[in-house]
Amino acid sequence: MSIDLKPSQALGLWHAATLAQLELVGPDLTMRQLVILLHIYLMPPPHTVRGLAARLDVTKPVITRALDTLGNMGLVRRVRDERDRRNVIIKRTVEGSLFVEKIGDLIIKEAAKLPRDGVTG
Amino acid sequence: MSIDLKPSQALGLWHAATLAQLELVGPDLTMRQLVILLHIYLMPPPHTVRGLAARLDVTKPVITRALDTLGNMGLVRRVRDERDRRNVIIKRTVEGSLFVEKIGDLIIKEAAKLPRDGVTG
DNA sequence: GAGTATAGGAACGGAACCGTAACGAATCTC
DNA sequence: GAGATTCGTTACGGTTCCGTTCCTATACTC
Repeated sequence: MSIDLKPSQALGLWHAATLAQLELVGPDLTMRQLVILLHIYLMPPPHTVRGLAARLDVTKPVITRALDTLGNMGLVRRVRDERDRRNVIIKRTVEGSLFVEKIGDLIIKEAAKLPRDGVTG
Repeated sequence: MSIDLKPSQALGLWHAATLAQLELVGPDLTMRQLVILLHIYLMPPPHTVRGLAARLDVTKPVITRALDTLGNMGLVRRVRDERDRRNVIIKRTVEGSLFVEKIGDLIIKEAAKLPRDGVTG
């Protein structure tokens, strides 16, 4: 059917994975920035500032600033849309892919560590 | 044996749950604050500032400030330890319990929504 | 009981984020 | 092609967080 978690598992996973993630990325990545990063890497392109802002229900400057930060970290890349030069297309980078992959591994590892009580998948 | 997630599932869950959580709590809760909150509610008491700081590998002022914020939200409560009055014991609150429970529900809901491809639990 | 050690918090300067508003550049409209 | 619209960005004032340092209160040591 689907992944059926018990409350203790869900919260335990969340706690462990968030903690591990903090150690990985440091406190310098906001939850919003993280969501934006994941969105860019998990959802089908193309991604624009306006689209991200609408999808994540935040204002455009929030996206712009997040892209500044993520861009400085080398995790995303901005490219001007040549078909409509008002737009900016946000592209993925190799470094960003590796980073997101690392986060995934981290969650998987924490999930594997969970006590199996209550697994009813 | 344990909860075995595929990368796409792990990241998808993370993305969706973080997004849902942002909508629930607003941007006013740092990842650190969230980890501290979860730690208080998931780990066996008693919790002290020093203990939390050591466990989460941050400085004491970080904990103090987080407790200020969480306390103002009514999610935790400080009580002076009467046996060693230098210590502060961090106690849970009804409001905090409900809040953490809500986060758990949210993660469970997002997990249930995941495509089941790759479940090998 | 004087001196040391420990726990938690306050103060400080610096950095980042937030929301609102205003801006320049590019495109659309008629 | 003049005017309105859209896109992303910058600017601004305010708030919050951060790390370091210092401080007070309490407890331990001899």
